[in-house]
Formats: sequence, structure tokens, C-alpha cells
Amino acid sequence: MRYKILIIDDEEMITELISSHLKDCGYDTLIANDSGMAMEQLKYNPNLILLDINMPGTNGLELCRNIRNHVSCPIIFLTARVTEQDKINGFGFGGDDYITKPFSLKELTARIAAHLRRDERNIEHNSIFTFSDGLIVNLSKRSIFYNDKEIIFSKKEFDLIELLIKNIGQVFDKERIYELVWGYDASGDSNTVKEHIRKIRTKFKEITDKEYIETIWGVGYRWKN
Amino acid sequence: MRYKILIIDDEEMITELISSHLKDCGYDTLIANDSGMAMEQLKYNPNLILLDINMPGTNGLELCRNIRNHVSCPIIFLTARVTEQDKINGFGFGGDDYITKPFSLKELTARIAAHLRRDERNIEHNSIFTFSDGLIVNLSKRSIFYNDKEIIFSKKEFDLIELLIKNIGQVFDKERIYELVWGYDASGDSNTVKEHIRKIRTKFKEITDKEYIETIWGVGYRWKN
DNA sequence: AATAATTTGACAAAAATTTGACAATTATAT
DNA sequence: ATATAATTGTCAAATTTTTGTCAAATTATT
Repeated sequence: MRYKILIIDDEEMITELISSHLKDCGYDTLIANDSGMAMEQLKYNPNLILLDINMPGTNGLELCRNIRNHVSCPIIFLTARVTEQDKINGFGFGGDDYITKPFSLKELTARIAAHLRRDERNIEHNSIFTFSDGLIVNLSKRSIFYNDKEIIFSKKEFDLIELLIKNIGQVFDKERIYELVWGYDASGDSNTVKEHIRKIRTKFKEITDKEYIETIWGVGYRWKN
Repeated sequence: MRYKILIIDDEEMITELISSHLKDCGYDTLIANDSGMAMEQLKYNPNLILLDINMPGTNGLELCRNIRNHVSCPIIFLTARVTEQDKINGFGFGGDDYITKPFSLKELTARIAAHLRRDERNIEHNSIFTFSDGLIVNLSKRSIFYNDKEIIFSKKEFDLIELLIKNIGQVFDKERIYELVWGYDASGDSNTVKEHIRKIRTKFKEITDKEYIETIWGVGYRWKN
């Protein structure tokens, strides 16, 4: 799997420079030159974020806190500030690391690699899930087969399945599912989630009796173990 | 939960100094002054390791690799070396961060906190309780297994179990349980708690004869030790 | 414009929770 | 030891909450 790295800095020169170097290193990149763009880009689920803490007009630390509310990936601060107090501030706002400008691209990529490696130890980046009954879910191809018969799911349906399957056994309540699958301000309806779960179940039911999505009453849903 | 931090450095002065400071910060500490001790201490499952990379007689990077084979917790290098190549080497050997001496205790603790916080986002800390008779309670997945057989509990039932299990051995009277599980305005009934305890016991009884929730007469209930 | 996907709301169904009456048990006082 | 009071256990019914279903309305895609 290719990692996506979101680079947030107001100077396009810098974002471009870092971006091109990271691409050379085999990473996918996303770029944001202001905080609005940054929040936008989050929907692509970056695996790591580089954040310039000194962007004019926005408070980088505030931005960090906002970002942290939506993603759990590592956040590395890039900054010209050098005082110790700043370092500590950075960590307090949900950052995971801190690199002081000027830094070498070599050190940057080394730190990025370390963080991603660390993440990999924790998360399974596996994208093909094979189940004993003949169900095969390929997340990167977004296909689902039951014994050579393909079941077609719509985008949202698949996103929901993906969430549950990436976290087999873990229970998600409807609000959380809405947040994670639909987007951020989950003022949205839990009804929507309910209905999508139903659609998914209906599609599976046409092929097999096995029930994959389990309801934990009063709590939420989970992919059965 | 208190975090355990293993400090590895050949100079006792330094290990002591760092240790006492970390204790002040509310961490538990383990100390090792050579690589043998270090490997020994691993059995206490530290949550984070500080490793001096320049210990005489041992190769710190080799040691790191060895340690990494046994634990997955974050490893922070402490070192006097300053060249960039060294930094990259460090990451290559399974380290997660790198602090160059001399460093301030403030920065050290900030980095430690950041790593532990990050870990907490990824791993379910302290949320799995395993009992000798085969009972496994996973608080984050909200699942309870008795020897591979799952017992399904409703939300309130599970919340109540969670309270007792997080405080094994401690007695809670019904009013306190009601407060803690249901919410604060405990105008509510102690009858409710009683009934829920009964339901929980019934569910366990279908699987095993062991009694987990004990009644302390005139006082309350507790999870048996 | 036609088709598919998604959202929404109303209602039915299911499950969880609460409640109250009473039985059983334990502690306390006589 | 026995009676009495206090506390806990049990059960079934009533209530509340949550989830499932369906059809229609809206939105997005072709």
C-alpha cells in the first residue's frame, strides 16, 4: 500500500519541494496551503501529516487540534521556532513530532519512515480479507466475492463494510459510523446508517445465510468475528 | 493506568536523575545500566524505552534491534552523537525517536508524553482482562468470552460489569453503582441495580458455575478476586 | 430524461429497562 | 432460639428505547 502524506504549509514553494521529494520516495502526497484546504484534504485519509506551525492568518496549533479531532495519524510539526516552550506546546496540541527548519530532506524522510513504520506495527494495512466461508473482500479493488460470485455494493455501502472489516470485532455506534464513513459534522442521521446496514444485509442474504454484520443492541454494529 | 518507562544508560547518575524526574511526573520507572539488565527488565512490559545509544561495551543499535524483537513499545534514543547519519541509523534500527544530549527534562517528558499518547490512540490500553478460568473481558470491544464462547450483554449490563471489573475487589453499594452507571441524579431505584445484577448472573450461570459478582451483605457488590 | 444511489420519515418489531409485588435470606434484638 | 426488621433475590408485566422495514422523496450519475 502507498502511504498518503498531507503537507500543510502556506508557501507553495515549500509544499511543492517536499511533495516532489516525497513522491520520489514512493509516497503519495496531498497539499494544502491554508487551513481550509487542510481540512478539505482530510477526507482522503492521509497516513501522516506535515504541518507548518507558522502559517499567517491561522494558528497552527489550533489547526492541529482541529485536525486531531478527525484523524489519528501521526502529525509532524515543521517550524522555524526554536524555543523549547514551542516544542512542548506542539506536543500539547496533539502533535507527534517536531522538526525545526531548516531541516534536511534526508532527516525528514527518516522521521516520516519511522512514524509510518511505527503505525504499521499497530495497524493492519492488509487490504484483502478472506473468510473461511468463501467470502473474499478486496479493499483496494473494492470488490466482494462469495465463492466466485461477485456482490456489487454501492460506494457508501462499501465504505461502511470497509470500516467494519478493517476493525473486525470492534463495535461502532451509529453516530461514529456516520462520522467515519460520511464525513465530519455528524449532525447527520443515524437513520441513514440503519438503512445502509439493511441494504448491505439484504445483498448478502441473497447469496448466503451467514450474517456478517451483527447488531450489538444499544451499542452499535460490528463485523462478526 | 500508570505507564512504565525503562531507562537504559550505563551512567547510574543519568538513569537516577531521569528516573526521579519521571517519577515526579507520575510514571513508573525501570532502570538498566547494561544490556543484560535491559533485556531482563523487558519482562515487566515497559510502555516506553529510553535508550542510550553510546554505552561502552555494547552496541546500542544492536541492542535496540534485540529489544525490538521482544517488544513493540516506542523506543527513544538518547545520544551525544549529532551527525545526521546517526539519526538515520537510529531510525533504521527500530527506534521511534531521537533526542540529542544535552536535552532538557522538559523536552524529554514532552516527547515521552507524545509517544505514549500516540500509543494510546492505537492500542487498547488496559482494556483486556483475562481471568484464570478462561474468562476474557475486552472493554474496548465490549465483548466477553468464556473459553471461546461469547456471552452477549446488553449495554447497561456491560457498563455495570465494566465498573466492577475496572475496580476488582472494591465494593460498591447500589446507590453508588446507580450513580456511576446510570448517571448522577440517582433518584433512581436500587431495584434496578438489583435486577441488572441478576440478569448478569443468569447469563454467566448458563456458561459456568463460577460466581463473579459477589454480594457483600448490607454493603453492596463487588467483582470477586 | 432516465437510472441508480442516497436520504428521510413513518411505522412495526424487537429488545432492553424499569417497576412493583412478593419470596428468600441474613442480620439484629429480644 | 425465635421473632422481627432489613436487605437481597426472583419473577412477570409494563414501559421505554432502540432497531428493522418499507415506501416515498431527494440527490447524484449516466
